[in-house]
Amino acid sequence: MARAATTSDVYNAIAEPRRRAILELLCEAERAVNDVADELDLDQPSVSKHLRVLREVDLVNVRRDGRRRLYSANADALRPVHEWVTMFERFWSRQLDAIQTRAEARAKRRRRRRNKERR
Amino acid sequence: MARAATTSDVYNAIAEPRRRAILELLCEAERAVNDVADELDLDQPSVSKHLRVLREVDLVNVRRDGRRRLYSANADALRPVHEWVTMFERFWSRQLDAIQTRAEARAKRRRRRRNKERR
DNA sequence: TTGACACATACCGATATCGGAATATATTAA
DNA sequence: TTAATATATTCCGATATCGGTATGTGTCAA
Repeated sequence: MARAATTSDVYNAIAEPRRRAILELLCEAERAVNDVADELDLDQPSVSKHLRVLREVDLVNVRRDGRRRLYSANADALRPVHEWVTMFERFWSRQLDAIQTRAEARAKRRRRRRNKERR
Repeated sequence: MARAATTSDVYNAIAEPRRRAILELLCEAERAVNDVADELDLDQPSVSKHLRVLREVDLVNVRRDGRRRLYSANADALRPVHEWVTMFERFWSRQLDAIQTRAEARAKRRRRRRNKERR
């Protein structure tokens, strides 16, 4: 056996940087193949092939519009990856941690709110 | 050019399911190579090779202990992946969403707290 | 109907993978 | 020193990738 197919898994599909770039683009708004190619400076066959991989793992949806095909991101398919990576959150080093920072921001907001209510 | 090296990226490194399994194991506690092999039912050379990939992308640390080598996970290296995937959180469908649920739990706690303060 | 446009697919070459088996290296124990 | 243990590395074959180029398919417009 060789390396797993890129289409075997969301993990394998997003291992390719251009496919990640395509996904970032497509979650803003749906786009035609050539628009993606132009915006990312790739050639059309390459984009078509990457989109095929993304479609096979359900990371994008397609819709026909005349002679064009409009692709959009299906962010839901990334949730398993998010969940897997999140398992490790509690093992991250705490200093200058984004979570920590966000938690502090929340606490600050809470304090402010309480002070306001007290006055 | 062919597919990117597995060692070129954390994304490529974690695309392989056995490497993810190894990481899950190593974040609990450091382990020797053969222990990993036993627990995951893999053979030793395979584990050594996977660990080499994980080490090259800084996902694990090694420590010598006599004739053994104790590997441990470096969860921090997963943070870029977490951040990238989290970008898509706001595009997830909202119904039965874990985030939603957690947000609601937070809101409930806040309400309870406020009520307590009011009494 | 023909031509232009948008996109998908097929083919090629170079490359890196992964599993498996064999072997090399390093450390401890006898 | 020698044997045993723990781990790393090397070699092999089969396979799938990715970029590039060429070509196929389908749709609209004149």
